[in-house]
Amino acid sequence: MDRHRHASEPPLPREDLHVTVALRLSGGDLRYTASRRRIVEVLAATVRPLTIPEILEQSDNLAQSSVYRNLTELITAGVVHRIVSGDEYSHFELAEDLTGHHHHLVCTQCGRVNDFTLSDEIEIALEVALAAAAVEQGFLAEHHRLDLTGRCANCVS
Amino acid sequence: MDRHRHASEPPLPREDLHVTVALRLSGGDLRYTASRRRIVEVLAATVRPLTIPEILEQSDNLAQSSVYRNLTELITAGVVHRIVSGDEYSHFELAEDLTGHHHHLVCTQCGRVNDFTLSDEIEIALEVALAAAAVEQGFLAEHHRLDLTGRCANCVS
DNA sequence: CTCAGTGCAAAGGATTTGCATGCCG
DNA sequence: CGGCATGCAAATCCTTTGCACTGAG
Repeated sequence: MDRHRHASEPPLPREDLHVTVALRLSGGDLRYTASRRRIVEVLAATVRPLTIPEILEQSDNLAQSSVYRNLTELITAGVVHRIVSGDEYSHFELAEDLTGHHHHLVCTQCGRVNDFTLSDEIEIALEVALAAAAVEQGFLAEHHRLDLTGRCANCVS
Repeated sequence: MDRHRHASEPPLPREDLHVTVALRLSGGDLRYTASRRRIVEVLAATVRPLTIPEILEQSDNLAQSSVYRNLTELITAGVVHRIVSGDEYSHFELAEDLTGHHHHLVCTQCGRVNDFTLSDEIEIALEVALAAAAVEQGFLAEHHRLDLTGRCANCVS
């Protein structure tokens, strides 16, 4: 529960983003190749977590396996976060400390995932309560994830 | 966000459980067979969500495909809830209105899932905040899910 | 008799992996 | 040159499905 940035904090400026990513990758003997840069740019340019097919659409000439592999590396390096919400494709987004802390609206009908934020008061109260619950069970908390499931504006029609 | 039971509410007594399950199944022309009863009893007897292999271990002579199929029916009938947390097996538990509202500690190392609850004050503040966020995006909220990811007492060792 | 439920085996589908090649440092 | 990165195809593995059979009403 460190590295958390709150809703009111601004996201990292674009130019700094690539420097940060490069740094985190180099820490694990990984290169910031054109493919990886492309994936990071696609993720940085969207307002919602994307699936592999969506990422592939916007990354010409990238093999599916390379995208999977690169996302795995980026996740290990702490740059990308994976969201699994059901049977369909996983969704991927930049790590919260790069974009700001937020939560997800998961549509149970079309699978789409959108972001939303809560006020700092609620977030802080929540963190306190969660920390207490974790300690009580000897659990070493890393992240919390708070999602709302239901139907998105499109699917409610 | 109806049918929610708060942490302080007691779970449904065992005898009522089966009546409730039978009722919900019959609403969809489904029978409360011995296999389904067995699955419900296994889920009712544990304090944490179980995977298919775990359920199979405790349900002699049940075919894997039957357990998958029955869980699907039970989910449709609103009796069971499915938790997908990663690449491994999904975890299954009784629906919250049968057991009480709670959250999950998900171990990123061994995949195990444990339950925990928050105080009613936090829960209510959260529901209010979430409802506001949902309305703002035209999202029709059904459930919220609040998980803590990290490493469980066993894996911290 | 009818039709839901079951077991077994095969199919499905997102994700991973093996291997040969390409390319940055 | 050495080793990471890539593309292609094949393999994995959880989950679903087809099909024939059983059993409750």
